[in-house]
Amino acid sequence: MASLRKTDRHAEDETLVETPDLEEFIGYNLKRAYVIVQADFRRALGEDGFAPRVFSALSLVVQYPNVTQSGLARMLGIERSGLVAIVDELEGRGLLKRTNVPGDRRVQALVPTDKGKSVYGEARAAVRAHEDRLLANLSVDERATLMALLGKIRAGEE
Amino acid sequence: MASLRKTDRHAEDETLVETPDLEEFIGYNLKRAYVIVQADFRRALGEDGFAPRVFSALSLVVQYPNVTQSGLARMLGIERSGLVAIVDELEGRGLLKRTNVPGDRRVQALVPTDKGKSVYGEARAAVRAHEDRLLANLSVDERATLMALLGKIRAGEE
DNA sequence: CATAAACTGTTTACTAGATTAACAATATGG
DNA sequence: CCATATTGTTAATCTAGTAAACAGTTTATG
Repeated sequence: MASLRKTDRHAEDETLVETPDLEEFIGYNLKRAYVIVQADFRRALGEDGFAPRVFSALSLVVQYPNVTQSGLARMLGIERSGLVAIVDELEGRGLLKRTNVPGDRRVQALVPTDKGKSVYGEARAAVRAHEDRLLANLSVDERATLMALLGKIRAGEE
Repeated sequence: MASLRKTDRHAEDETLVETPDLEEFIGYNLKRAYVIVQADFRRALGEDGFAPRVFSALSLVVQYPNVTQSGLARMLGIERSGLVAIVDELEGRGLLKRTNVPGDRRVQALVPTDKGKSVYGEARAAVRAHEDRLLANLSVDERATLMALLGKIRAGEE
């Protein structure tokens, strides 16, 4: 941790507090953990790899072909205006196509290309490798428990 | 969840995937959970309440009086340039003071004012109430387990 | 049928959070 | 003393995200 390599001339006070308030809060711990995971994700996927949200979008398009942008935004929990740039990037890379739907001329269904499917497969493997490496000190059970508890938080949303 | 109240004319595909890849990833679940908790934090603390990061900074200043800005930035895991605005806000609200340190004219130690200490006490109570309400469907044990698992992720950082 | 309401994708403007690089002032270690 | 490092700060930049408006289209209702 970064705070150990310092001169610590002001360490007098820092020993007075046994365990700081902040550590009691789920929100704080959640954020700190998320920052670490997200930074490692980007490191692992490299300079011109996917940003987390772009990876997520591609994942859903591959698994739900013909999803609309509105539907995808809903699944991702973001505004559809924010999704436009993500879909632009994926389409620009040739990983999906906007196609028009016979019955409804408003929507454009998102369809993964063959390249999109294979690139997604590789990216998914890279993400799995990143998480396996980063979370090596968690057992399989612990990972499952963590997932379940995070799911409980997510389930509380209306 | 938001996707249920829709017309669902495109639901054909959505039933094909048992459990989407994304749900397997810690990073994705972490992010979704964090967004929920953070949004509720802001809702709970109100329009002119603290942003999460400002609350965190105040918490540490109250518990580690005379901490320097560099030290505080290190504890929060952010750059010291990014801390300036946070300290400006807290000082502007009269919750802390920048004071100069006898031995070192570069640093300015951060000292909470009396108002800062009492306001922090109230804010902490509000944050605790927000988490207790939001996480009501987690038992005390589950909260402790979640905290421990998040701690394990944080511990893996170098 | 006509018309009001709602939905889709999009652009634009804006905000928050954060990083990097530079800087002057100051301190520390050969 | 001189090189190196640290502190707080500003300025420029980047990313992620929201909100509001819009034209085109569809659906619902009187």
